[in-house]
Amino acid sequence: METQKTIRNIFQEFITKTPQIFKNREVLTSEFTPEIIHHRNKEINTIASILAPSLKGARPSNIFIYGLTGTGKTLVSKHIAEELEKISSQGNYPVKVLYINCKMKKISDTEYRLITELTRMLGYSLPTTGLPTDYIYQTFFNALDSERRIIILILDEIDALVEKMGDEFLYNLTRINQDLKQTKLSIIGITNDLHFIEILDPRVKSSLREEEVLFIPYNATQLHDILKHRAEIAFAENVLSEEVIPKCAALAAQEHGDARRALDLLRVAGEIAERMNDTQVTEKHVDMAQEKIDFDRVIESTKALPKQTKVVLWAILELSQTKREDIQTGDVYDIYQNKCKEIGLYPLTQRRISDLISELDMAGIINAKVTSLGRYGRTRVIMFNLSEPVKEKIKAILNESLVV
DNA sequence: AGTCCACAGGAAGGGCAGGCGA
DNA sequence: TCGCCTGCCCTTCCTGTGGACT
Repeated sequence: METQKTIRNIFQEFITKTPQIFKNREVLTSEFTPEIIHHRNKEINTIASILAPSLKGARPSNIFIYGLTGTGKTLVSKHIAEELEKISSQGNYPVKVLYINCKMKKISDTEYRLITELTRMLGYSLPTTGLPTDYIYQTFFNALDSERRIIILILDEIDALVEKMGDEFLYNLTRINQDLKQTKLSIIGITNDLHFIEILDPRVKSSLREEEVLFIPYNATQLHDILKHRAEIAFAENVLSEEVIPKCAALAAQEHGDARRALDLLRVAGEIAERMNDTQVTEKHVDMAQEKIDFDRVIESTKALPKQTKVVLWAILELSQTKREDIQTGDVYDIYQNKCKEIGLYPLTQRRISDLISELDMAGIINAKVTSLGRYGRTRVIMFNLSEPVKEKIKAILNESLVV
């Protein structure tokens, strides 16, 4: 019964002694949609006026939205979509909005899954695999047409999908209006890859790009303003010390004006202060938050790696601690093979390892750059420059999961 | 100027899992 | 149960390449 007492004590203590930092923590998460979106009036007006004709039964132009991460693209689109649905429900021309994030693993990261998911959103059930793609398309088409209204399809992070499987499906989607009889479809494509549009097939490009909206990054002043509004709702009175918001804004502005990053910094700083039983959130907590966010991200992605990739990372870690000069793909492969033998794992080919290394690079765990060493060939030069505590933690995770 | 290293990375295809209808 | 479909991971085979060395 000893433990129960302790737990109760912790909870009791939390209620009575912990100084209250947050009034409403949710406001600082990315799921939260604020009533007013600051510093995006121009973009909101543009998009809203493009979509407005749908209220009179006309199909609005397709819109292509681009801008870096944390510039409010998703927030603005969702916000406008909600308003549009609300207002149209009172009129004669109902509008339905389908929002889908194309990067959602196992839900919408392939053509089949995307179309299946969309069809499900329209209220039809389909198996996750097994059917021919044309059947899936047909079901989707029928579901769409039986809606008898204007449908606005928001494809967020559309670049992820096109990169993976080409722009064929976009071509199909943009042409679907020719065959629909009772429904009209408009597409809003969102991407944070500014060069994305260039790689598209010209036919797709022109139809997707009927209208274009660019979201430019927030500057430090705007970020400051956004944080201030949210902080007023999020934090208790007099909890934030003066320098906190400017600091968060400045740090996020350095990272191309990413508002999500700014909000994360502010929230995590508050959480740290809370856990340390401090009565105020200060600059010190922001610094700690900055470190913690990076730390957590790397650790979480390490844990989630498949076994083979873990062995590759293990090999890189090993090399980074023993070898002075640059780490190359070939070195990694040698160590990797030995480790596989040691733990009784079937080694993959170097071609595959090459891909796994670039996946680790994309996950931001390592830095790998293709470099020519002249006479000594062309290879990836791998750098593993994380802080020592992070390295230690990664090592522990790998050693734990790579036992015989 | 030419060679040649040590790979990068594209293309095609094999094999398996999960899931369908008949 | 079988035949068929898709996604996913992986192999095999291949061509391409920046720049130090000769």
